[in-house]
Amino acid sequence: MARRSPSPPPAAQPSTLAPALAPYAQVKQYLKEALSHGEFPPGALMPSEAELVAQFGVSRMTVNRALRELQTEGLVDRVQGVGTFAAQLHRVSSTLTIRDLHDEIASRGHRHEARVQLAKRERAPAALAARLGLRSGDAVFHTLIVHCENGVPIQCEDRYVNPAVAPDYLSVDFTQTTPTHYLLQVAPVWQAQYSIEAALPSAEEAKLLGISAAAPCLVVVRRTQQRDIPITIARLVHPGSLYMLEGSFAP
Amino acid sequence: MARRSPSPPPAAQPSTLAPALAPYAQVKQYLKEALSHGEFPPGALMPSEAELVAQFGVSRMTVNRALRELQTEGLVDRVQGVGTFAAQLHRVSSTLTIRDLHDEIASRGHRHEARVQLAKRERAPAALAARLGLRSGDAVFHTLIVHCENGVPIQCEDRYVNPAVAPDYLSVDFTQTTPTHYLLQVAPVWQAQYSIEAALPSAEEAKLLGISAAAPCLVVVRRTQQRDIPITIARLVHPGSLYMLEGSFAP
DNA sequence: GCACTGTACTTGTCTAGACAAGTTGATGCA
DNA sequence: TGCATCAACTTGTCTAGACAAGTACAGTGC
Repeated sequence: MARRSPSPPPAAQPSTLAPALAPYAQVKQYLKEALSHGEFPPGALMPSEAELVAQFGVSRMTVNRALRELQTEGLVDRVQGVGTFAAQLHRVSSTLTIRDLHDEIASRGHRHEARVQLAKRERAPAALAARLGLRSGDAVFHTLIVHCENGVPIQCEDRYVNPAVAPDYLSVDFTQTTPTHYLLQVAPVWQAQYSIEAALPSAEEAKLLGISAAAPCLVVVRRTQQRDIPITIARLVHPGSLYMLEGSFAP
Repeated sequence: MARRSPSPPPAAQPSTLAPALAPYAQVKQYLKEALSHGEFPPGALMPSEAELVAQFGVSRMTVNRALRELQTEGLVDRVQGVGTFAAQLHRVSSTLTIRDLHDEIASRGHRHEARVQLAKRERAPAALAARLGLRSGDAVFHTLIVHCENGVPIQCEDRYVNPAVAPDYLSVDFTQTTPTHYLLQVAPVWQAQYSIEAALPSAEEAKLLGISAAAPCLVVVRRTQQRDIPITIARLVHPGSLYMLEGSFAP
């Protein structure tokens, strides 16, 4: 098959200054740059492994690794028996990282303070029990903690915990550790679901956060599971004027 | 070095029912399950490549691929000269996918309708010009579109576009294509930044969305670039009661 | 005690070849 | 024309060995 040769074979010129990128990384970089220059529009057929082997003078495994990694990064689509194609998407969807609040505050060099408003054992109403994999009326742990950054309330954390997973949850000093950190120690999280929406705070939340009941808030509801066992459900309410999620995306 | 042997060597038993997972995938699955069972607590030293080679009777490249993929998935940390360790994190941060609105509505099987409120050429004030890499007073394209799902306003999209990147932007029929889709065609996006916050809508936005000016909204501001050239800045306002971002995470 | 060695281990990467499996298009046959 | 077959291509994966580079530790000499 006569394919195009998109550019002259890149002369391997390992500069003494640069630390000499590994061959597979060179192939990867070359293709990434070609893609970002629009050399391969979305859907276009890209060079085959054999062609890249000839171009770069490396073995097929090396080229294969470069292409495989580009595929997991979502930059190309590969079809066995057909070829490698420039990906369509990799921009329609991008990703956002949700970090632990304590780390986030610490990374800004600010002071984190937790005010424990409530920490007790309760009986789960039916709706909650179902979401935690329990029966109605079973015991659950309930904490309500206000997190402050440099003394300013920034998050109201209303959390229910499955006692089966973390029986000592209530004896933890949450002014020293965040519930998230503690739970991660006792139960490795292997699944998480969350939703993010804008809503008004409840009267209690408004009071705890020291904001007006009409102030819009960013509400994150996160549910985590350890294999199939629900661990915890948390409702995190942030004053909209003080908190925003940020993210970036680059291939 | 005498390391532990965490469990008896897994007997390779390719069931005739299952499509016989590839060897590298078997190693990967075995380690994943061991991790999820807490066999290797965070920070624990995991079996070396040589040990896994002996356990599974495969070549080192095969084991290496399994471990390398687990590393890119964030499940293990590898240190040259030292070993492979169960990762600490893989739960503190997780990712959220932001999808194109049209696709999202279509995937729900609903009808998407776009109402173009404004589409014209303007002069960029200084602040906007700076963010689009232009000079103050340069021309920018400005569109204001209300997106409806089954006739209900769900997003108010206020967008500025760099004319250098998409000179024909204003001649596009946005009742047929979304600006996002069009821009992706003319300019592959290679970087994006966004922020998500809760805020009140402006008076105009409230009117366009048919909501009260006191209703909390989820506001996404997204800026995209093509290599170093800014392409567009969009402010997407969603009624908090009608729109939420959702995501899940599993290793 | 202290600094320097060497050795044994680890991961990081590459090679040259092999076979499997999927797709595509041309060829030949009914 | 319609269909089966085959060759040529693609990616998917594995092997057995090799060398490099980083780390840890025991031993040596001062």
